Amino acid sequence: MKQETNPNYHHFLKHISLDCVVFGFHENQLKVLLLRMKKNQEWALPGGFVLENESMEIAASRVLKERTGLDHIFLNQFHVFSDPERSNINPAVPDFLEFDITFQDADWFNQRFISVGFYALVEFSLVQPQPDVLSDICEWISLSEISALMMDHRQILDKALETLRLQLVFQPVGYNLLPDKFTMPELQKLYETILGKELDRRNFQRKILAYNIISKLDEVRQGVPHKAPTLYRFNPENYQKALKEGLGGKW
Amino acid sequence: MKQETNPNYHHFLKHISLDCVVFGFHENQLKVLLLRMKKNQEWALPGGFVLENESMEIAASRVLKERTGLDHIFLNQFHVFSDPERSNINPAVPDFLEFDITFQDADWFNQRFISVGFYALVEFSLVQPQPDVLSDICEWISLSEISALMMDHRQILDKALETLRLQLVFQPVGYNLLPDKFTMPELQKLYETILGKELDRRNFQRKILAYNIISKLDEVRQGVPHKAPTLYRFNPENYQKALKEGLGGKW
DNA sequence: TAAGTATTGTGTTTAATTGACACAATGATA
DNA sequence: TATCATTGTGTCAATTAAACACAATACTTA
Repeated sequence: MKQETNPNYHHFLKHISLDCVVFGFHENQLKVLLLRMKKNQEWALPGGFVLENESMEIAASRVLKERTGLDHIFLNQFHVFSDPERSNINPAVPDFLEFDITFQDADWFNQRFISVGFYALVEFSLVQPQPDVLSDICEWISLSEISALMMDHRQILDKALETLRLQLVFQPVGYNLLPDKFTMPELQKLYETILGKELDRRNFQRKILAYNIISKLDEVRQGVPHKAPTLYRFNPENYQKALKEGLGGKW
Repeated sequence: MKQETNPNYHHFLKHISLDCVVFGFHENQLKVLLLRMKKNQEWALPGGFVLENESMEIAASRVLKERTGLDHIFLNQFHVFSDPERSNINPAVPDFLEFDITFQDADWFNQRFISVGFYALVEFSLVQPQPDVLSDICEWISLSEISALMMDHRQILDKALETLRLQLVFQPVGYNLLPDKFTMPELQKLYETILGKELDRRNFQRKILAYNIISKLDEVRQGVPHKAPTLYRFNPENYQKALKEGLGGKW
């Protein structure tokens, strides 16, 4: 039965969708969770719709729970994408009938959607990528290896990255992207990757330590070439405080 | 005929609305454009709905054109308000039948709306406030004099102000809020009002001038008590450049 | 097993920015 | 003509950021 594999779209609010840019960090690379669509092999951001009694935030959490298996993901809305032509930006018009989608579902997908963009920061290793009904693959792709995306999803991704860069200036980042214990070079690489530029190792360390959001541990990373770097851990109280109050914003 | 005074709501996208926080600056006070609803005398932000072939931004411009008479207003979306209970936050349930709204229109207003918040910065003296069909008054209210607002509009206003404060740190503000020519104390007062704190006159001047976004004129303000202050004007090229590239954001 | 090497840990020195403050110049008012 | 609030133009000290140097560590390899 189709009804068991596909959602009942008439429970969702019309015209409204959401798309998520899920960032992870692995092997010194910033990665994004993408789906490959069955229809035309195009890559797309994970997205979804809003139930009648859900907020956008709850809807986004639900979608991400389905795609990653994770609860309580760090999530921020960053922009609304509402160009009436946004679904026509990349030419391929989906022919949903080729797959297990009913005629009525095709009507649902052919309406105009105003999409709220969310970005999420997650710990790479905790995610178990799951495709949705429209996709055959769900996996992490390195930022540098992403080429074309479905519809306006490339714009959505670029805007998410831009937002993340601005956030970095006055909010701490990393608690949600790194494992519990991490080294200073790893944290620095994360910052460099998000900002897209190199930072001075010694000045970086001084600045990060001054924020008081991480604590040095009595442990070093084992089994690495050359000198073993010390492990650090985020200080949850100070991190949360910094999230709320910001980091040095002037004026 | 009702059809001539009221919009045809079935041309709008369901479930989607927008609300605008219009900021103006007058007599050294930050002001917000508000409407008083006919129904219950509650004050509300100017808002509206989205036509089938409009982007959110175009819809917001259209709404603001109707409320202010102005085109090309500086507009930024800042947040989506989607709590399913947002229309029930202030108790008063509107009884639209008392006014010139048809039964069908009441259905329209009773649906759940997800609202995109925009803030606008406009030059106070250019605005000609116009009420809409649901309101009897449209006027500027000083930020300090605003008490309760309809539904979740107070939250929307607070979030807009918070966003504006953050913007101020890495983007210039003022071009859209001040008249063509202005004095340094006027610009400073604007910054102080937005930030909600006092700034040192001399340090403020040094910092603003360093941004190279304003030019000193060979003119002073006439007819003021005490020493006449020099007039300045924004430098459009450098201002636009600063808007795009940001002001000192560190890292 | 000892020298080589890449990487980490911990600085210093210099320049730029910010914060706190002082005083003369102006021009209406008394 | 003296007064006074306000503007214009600084200075100085403290803080912050940028550039740079060198020793310590631990794996590599000869």
